[in-house]
Amino acid sequence: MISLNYRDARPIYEQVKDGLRHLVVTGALQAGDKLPSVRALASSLAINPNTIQRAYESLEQEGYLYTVAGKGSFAAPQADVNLARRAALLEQFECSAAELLFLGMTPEELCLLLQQAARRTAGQQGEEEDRND
Amino acid sequence: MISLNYRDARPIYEQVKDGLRHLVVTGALQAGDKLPSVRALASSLAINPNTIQRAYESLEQEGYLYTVAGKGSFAAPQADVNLARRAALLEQFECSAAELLFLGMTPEELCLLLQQAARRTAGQQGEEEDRND
Amino acid sequence: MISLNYRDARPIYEQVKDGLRHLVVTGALQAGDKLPSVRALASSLAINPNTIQRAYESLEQEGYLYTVAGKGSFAAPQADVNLARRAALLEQFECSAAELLFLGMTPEELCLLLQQAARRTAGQQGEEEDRND
Amino acid sequence: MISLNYRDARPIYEQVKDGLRHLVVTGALQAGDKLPSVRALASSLAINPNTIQRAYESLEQEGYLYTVAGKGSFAAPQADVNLARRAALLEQFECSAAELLFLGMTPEELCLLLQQAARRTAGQQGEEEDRND
DNA sequence: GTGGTCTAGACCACG
DNA sequence: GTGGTCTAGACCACC
Repeated sequence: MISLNYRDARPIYEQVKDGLRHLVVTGALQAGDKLPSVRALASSLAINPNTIQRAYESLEQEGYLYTVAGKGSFAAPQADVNLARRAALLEQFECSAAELLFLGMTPEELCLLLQQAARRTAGQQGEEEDRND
Repeated sequence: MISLNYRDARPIYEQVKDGLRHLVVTGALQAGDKLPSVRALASSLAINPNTIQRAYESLEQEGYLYTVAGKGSFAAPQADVNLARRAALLEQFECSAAELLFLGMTPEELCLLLQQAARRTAGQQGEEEDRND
Repeated sequence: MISLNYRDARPIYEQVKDGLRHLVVTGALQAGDKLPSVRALASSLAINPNTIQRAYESLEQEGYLYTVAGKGSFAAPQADVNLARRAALLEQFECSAAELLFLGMTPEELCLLLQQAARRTAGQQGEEEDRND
Repeated sequence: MISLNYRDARPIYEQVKDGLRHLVVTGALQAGDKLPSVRALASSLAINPNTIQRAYESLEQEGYLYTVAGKGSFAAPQADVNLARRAALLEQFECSAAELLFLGMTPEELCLLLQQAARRTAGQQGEEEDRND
C-alpha cells in the first residue's frame, strides 16, 4: 500500500510516516486495527527495520497510533491526535492558502476544493462503516 | 526586508528563497525590477554570498526571476511563475485540509479561515499598490 | 478491582503491581488479608499466571505483601512497606515539582493541587473504612 | 557534568535527556547557550553519537532546546517547553503526591518540601543572573 | 514473535 | 565540523 520514492527529497521514514498517517486519516485503518509489525513492514518495503521503527515512534508521538511492547502497534482514535500536530496542520493550511490567494486564486475556488475534499473524506468514512456492517 | 531566523530549522538559503519569492508574489518586486546583487544582499544579511547565489539559482529555476549575465537578476512577470509551485501549493493545501477535516474541523470553519486570509492578502496587496503609486 | 489497559505502554505485570499496591496502600486490603491466588487472579484477569507470579514476587520484595508457602499471599502491615518506595516517590515528587516551578508555576498553585489531592485521598480512605465496618 | 549509570533501569538516552534537561531547568544553560555537539558529548561520555542524537531530538521535541543543522543545538527559553511535557509533569506530580499522602505523609509536609524546592530554584536562577553581571 | 535500545560505521546537506 | 539519515546487526524485556 505504501510506495517509496528514493528520488524524493523527503527522507524515507517521512514517506513511511505520511503513508501510514494517510491510512489512518482516510479510515483505511480504523481505531484499534493492528498495523504491520516493524519487521514485516521493513521487509515488505525492503528497508531497514530501524527506519520503520523511527516512523512508528514519531507517529505515536503525534498521536496517530499507540504501541504495546511485545504486542504491536495499533491505530489510535482521532481524539488522540496531539495538539502540536493540529497546530502544524493549521499553520500549513493557512500558509498554503495565503500564497495561493497571492497567486490569484479566489477564496471561492479554494472553498470549492474544500467541499470536494470534505465529500471525499465523508465518502471514505462511509465506506468503512459500510464495510463493518 | 528579508529576515533570517537562525533558530529556524530551515536552512538559510531556503529562508532567503522564501523571502524573495514572497516579494515577487506580493508584487513588492514588479516584473523587471532589479534584485539586489548577490554580494550586496549577502553583506546586507551578513551571510555568505554562496548562500545567496544558491537561492537565486533555485528561484530562477522555479521561474520567479531571470538573470542576465553581467547585468544582474530581475523579477519575472507573474505569468512566468512556474506552474510547479502552484501545483505544490495546491497539493499541500488539499492535503492539510483533508487531515483537518478528518480531525473534526468542518468545511465551514476552514472556509472562514480562508476568508480571513483573503482579507489579510487584500490588505497587503493594496499596500503594495499604494506604495508604487 | 484491578483494571488492565492493553493500550498502556507499561507492561501488564506492572499494571498488576500498581493495582495491588494501590489496594494495600489505600487499606482496601488490610494487614493479614489474603490476596487472591496466582491462578485465580490470572484467570479473573484473563492473563498468564506467570505474569501474576512476577507481580507478586516483586511486591513481596518491595514489602507490600508476604507469602507463605502452601497457604497464599497476604497483605503486609503498612509499617513493613519498603522504605525504598517512599524514597522513590519523594524523588519523583521533588523532581517534578522543581521542573514545574521552573516552568513558572508557583509553590502556592502546587500546594493547592496538593490539598485537592489530599481531599480525594481522604474520601477514598473513608470509603474503605466504611466498607470494612 | 552528566553521569551515566549502566546499572540503572532507564535507558542511556533517557539518562542523558534527564541530565541535559536538568542543566536547562536549573539555569546552568541559559536560553541561547550552545550545547556540546553530538559527537563531542558522545566521545566525552564514551557512548555512541546516535544515542546522544536521540536524546537531543527528543529534548527538542519537548521544547527544551532547538537545533540548527550545521550549527549545533541551543538551550530554548522556558516558554518553548511543550504542552505535552507540562501535562506529563503535572500527572507525575499529582500521582506521586497522591501516593505519598496515602502512605501517611501530610499535605503540610509536602508543602514544606515544595517551598524548599522553590527556594533552591530561585537560588539557582539568582546565581545565574549574578554570573551574567 | 513483538517492540525497545544500543553500537558501529556510512553518506549527505549545510555553512 | 555540524547535524540528519540510513543500514546492519546485536541484545534485551515482554507475552
